[in-house]
Amino acid sequence: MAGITILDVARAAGVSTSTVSNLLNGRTGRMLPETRERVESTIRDLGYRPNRAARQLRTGKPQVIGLVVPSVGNPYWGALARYLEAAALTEGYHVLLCNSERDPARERQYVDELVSDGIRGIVLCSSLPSLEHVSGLIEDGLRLVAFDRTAQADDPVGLVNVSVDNTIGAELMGEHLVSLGHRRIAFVSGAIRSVNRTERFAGFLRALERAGIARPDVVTWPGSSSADGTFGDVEAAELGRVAATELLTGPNPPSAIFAVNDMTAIGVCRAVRDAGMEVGREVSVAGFDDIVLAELYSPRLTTVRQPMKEMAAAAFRALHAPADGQPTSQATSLLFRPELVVRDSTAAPVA
Amino acid sequence: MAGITILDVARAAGVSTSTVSNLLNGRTGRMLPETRERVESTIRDLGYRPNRAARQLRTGKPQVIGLVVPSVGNPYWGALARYLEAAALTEGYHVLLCNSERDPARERQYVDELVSDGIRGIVLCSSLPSLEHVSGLIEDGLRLVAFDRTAQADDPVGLVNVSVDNTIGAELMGEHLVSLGHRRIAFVSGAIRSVNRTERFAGFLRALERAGIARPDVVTWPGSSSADGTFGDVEAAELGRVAATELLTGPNPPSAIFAVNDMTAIGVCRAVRDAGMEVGREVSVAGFDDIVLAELYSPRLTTVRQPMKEMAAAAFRALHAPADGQPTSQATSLLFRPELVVRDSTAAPVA
DNA sequence: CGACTCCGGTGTAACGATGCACCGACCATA
DNA sequence: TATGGTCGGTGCATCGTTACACCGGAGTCG
Repeated sequence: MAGITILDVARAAGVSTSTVSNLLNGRTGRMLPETRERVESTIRDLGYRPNRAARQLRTGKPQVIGLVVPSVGNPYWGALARYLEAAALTEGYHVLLCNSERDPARERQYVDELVSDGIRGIVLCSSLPSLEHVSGLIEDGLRLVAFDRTAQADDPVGLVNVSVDNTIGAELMGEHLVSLGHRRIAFVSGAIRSVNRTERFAGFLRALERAGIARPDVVTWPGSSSADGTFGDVEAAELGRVAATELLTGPNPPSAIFAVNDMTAIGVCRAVRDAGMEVGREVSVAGFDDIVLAELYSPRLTTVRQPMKEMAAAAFRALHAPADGQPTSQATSLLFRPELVVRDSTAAPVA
Repeated sequence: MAGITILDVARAAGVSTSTVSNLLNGRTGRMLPETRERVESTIRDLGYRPNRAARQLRTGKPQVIGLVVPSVGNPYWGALARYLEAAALTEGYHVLLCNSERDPARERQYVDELVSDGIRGIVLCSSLPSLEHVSGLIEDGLRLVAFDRTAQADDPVGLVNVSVDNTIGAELMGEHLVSLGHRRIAFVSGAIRSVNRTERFAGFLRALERAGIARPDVVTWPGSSSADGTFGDVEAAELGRVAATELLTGPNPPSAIFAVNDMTAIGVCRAVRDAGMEVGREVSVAGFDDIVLAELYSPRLTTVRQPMKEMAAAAFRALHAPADGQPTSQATSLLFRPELVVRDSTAAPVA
């Protein structure tokens, strides 16, 4: 149960607490190698671990980063949380988990709370298009990474965005569908308002235009917003189901449907089956994200993979990087390369 | 960005820091109502928030609980994390997230680390059958909740277990399958070693015995253990797939398969389809847990629901409950009532 | 009237780690 | 021999909060 302090170590090693502190903080040049080794072995023998609270009180910088996600119940965010925690662990950092439930007020409150708890690094997965409300905090020294979002014109200076290249990812999927022989392809999404949806749609259009294909059917959905206590995943799936039903029963149905994310794609698959057709034969369905479910679903979902592990690691590095660069650097985007993952839900059109 | 301390409040309200501290800690009887109101409004006006680090340094008790799960990437644990965080929030507590990746050493190390960081409450989702290694910590005052696990004979005193009643849940499912008319039913699980698997199997057997049905086929699988970097979910699904394939291609195949959890059930569904049969017609498949996927899967999975939200809230209460009861109370189990959720993956046998 | 007991506070020593400001010893240089 | 510059440390004030110890005044009791 610990209780063993830096003073105990200092006494046992026959040095002052300052020397132990110096060693702990990398100022090893200030002592004889022999002293250093003696202190190090004392630390090991005693099983000493510095008290984080005391350290934070003194330095103002806790060894903790904040993660604000809509809901870790969603496997996409769950995966981020998992990898981010793993990355943080390598540097001795811990992750404080916050679920905003897609409530902007709650999201803001969490950020404020984390900041006033002294936390200096936050990964924010915001549902808000603008992040202006945090610019003050960033100016005051907060390191803020916006995840799953690319840079915008009005971004606060100092913000770092980490995201997959949505445009290219969607373009890859567009090309894939075209190359399979599909000519009539629909895009299903909630309201195309958020940054990444816009980009995915744009990339998709680009691929089709290059192939000389007419502007596709586009079905979007207002998306009954926000925190009603459900996962929001179910909502996304329901959106896909409703939209696809409409498309398939309408005139001139598409032979392929590209959903804005995997959850929506799963809803689309349901609708296809409900309409008496088989996914991957009569109708091709594609998603985006490559969440765990994509591989487990039946049929296995063709999708665009986000390199989550690398993205999470990069997000942590951006928070943790020493602040020795110019404090007000350019707002940056870290874009990651998406990867097309072809599975069983897409195939050449039958007719 | 805070920077405003209890001293600022004290000065502005014309009292001593002690009085402010007394107010903050509920010792309101020690002051005039008028004083109290003055201090309270000063706190509001200044937007004062107590510094957690300083408070922890003084009291030794941080406003943080630890959550150790195999991986939040798994939707089951993700849901727990989500609800636990919500419960903690209501009391101003934060949740520190730790992924053990099913590595016992890592699990132990996390617990030690959290404890030596001063954390006094941990929800542990252990893959270990015995929790003896934490009994020392519990004696030293750690409040430890074991989630998804029921009490064992050699449990440390003071441990609180929170779990669904696995036996009854499995019994409900057994009854359901029997009542549909199934007579030959298989149980698919990884090695029946962990507590909850044992219970689920026992409950299932009980239902069959009561119905006068012979001991069912049982397929278990050694389960290639531990942390190979994958989610472990995929592994569970793969287990289901392999096991079901073996069952269905063998002699005298079952008409229904009960999987130990939803992930495994999903693998079973895949195998059924691969064998050219339809889930919910030729073969019924049932799971356990009712993770998000269960509802989204196709066909929608019949399963046993765990009341996650209530269980998470109870886990938090067990951690947070004042220690005024006898410090060494009986080891307790909080068992929750499971609920049978009948969806599309089970039906009466065809023949 | 003296001794007690409340009441409504206040003063202040911790909690454990940090890092600036020192300091003595030794060496080199002029 | 004075001067200055490392080297290898140490002393101690400090971070913000808590809670124990105390205190003056008013009321009560015998």
